[in-house]
Amino acid sequence: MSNLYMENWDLQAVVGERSNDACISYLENPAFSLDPWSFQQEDDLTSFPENFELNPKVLDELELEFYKPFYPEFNPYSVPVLEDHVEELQNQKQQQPVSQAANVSGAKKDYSAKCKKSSRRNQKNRVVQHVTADGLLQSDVWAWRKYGQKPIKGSPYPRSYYRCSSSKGCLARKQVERSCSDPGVFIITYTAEHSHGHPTRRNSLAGSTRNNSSTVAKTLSNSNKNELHGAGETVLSPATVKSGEVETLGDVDQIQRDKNLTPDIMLSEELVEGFENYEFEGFFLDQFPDLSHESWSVNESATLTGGC
DNA sequence: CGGCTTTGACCAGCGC
DNA sequence: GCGCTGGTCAAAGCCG
Repeated sequence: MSNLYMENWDLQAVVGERSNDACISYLENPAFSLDPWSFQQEDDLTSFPENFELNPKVLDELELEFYKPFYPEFNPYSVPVLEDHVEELQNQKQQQPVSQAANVSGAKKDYSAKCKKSSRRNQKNRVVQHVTADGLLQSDVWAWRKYGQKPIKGSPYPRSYYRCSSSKGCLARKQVERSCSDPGVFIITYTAEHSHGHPTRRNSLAGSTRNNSSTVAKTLSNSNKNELHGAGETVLSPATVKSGEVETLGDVDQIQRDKNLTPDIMLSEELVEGFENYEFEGFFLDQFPDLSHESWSVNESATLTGGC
């Protein structure tokens, strides 16, 4: 278990490991009078554990861009955290907005991770990422084929299931669902690993020709709407989006290996050209009609607030 | 024709 | 054992 104090921020990240799961808990630290750029190490964080990572959503909420200059090894882009724990922490955070501000330095509350482990199948080796809608609009190098969609109890939004179509026999899966606490945030869960290297090119229909929409109606048709969603969907760090940079992330495993704060830009010309033709708004309004009141912009970042 | 999405059916884990 | 729920399968249809 490693503790990372962030002085002057209302939350403190405590990251630990247990098998392949990492747990995050928040500690209040409302020492707002302190230098916002100072934080202290409780443990030796100069040498991170193998899987020391933080949830991008957390990073985005805390505006932890300042991590980068201090911890070049720190990789915020892949997130082996327990989903239910994050939600639990969010609820706790919501329940104590006032006490947080009233709390003084030194009176930190420890919401230690319980690391509850679900025994449902395929729960191991899951990597959960929270991305904004902008992040979804970017592309990753993998081609994903949608194989199912299910309504999820307790959430007004369905969960979509994708498998890797870059290579036959690849066991990589991903699930995409909208956060009920923040409709602007999409939760992507990766399961299993790719059994092949990075594809040199995407499938012929993977976010290319079909989205070269000629009419609005066509854009809103079923066939068009999910091309981007299924094949061209991307995982992009909210922090990255927030900073306005365009960094397309590759597969999570690669990112984990890299442990690099500034992942290489892997946005190929092919993808760039492809996305130029997408009608982002049409796609999202079709896939998530209840977002019709929101406006989507590639260069705008979604604000991460609220809860269920 | 191949690859995609959609969607109802099916299967398995879990709690009661 | 039963019902609920999540994850997957597979048929149907669409598209280039």
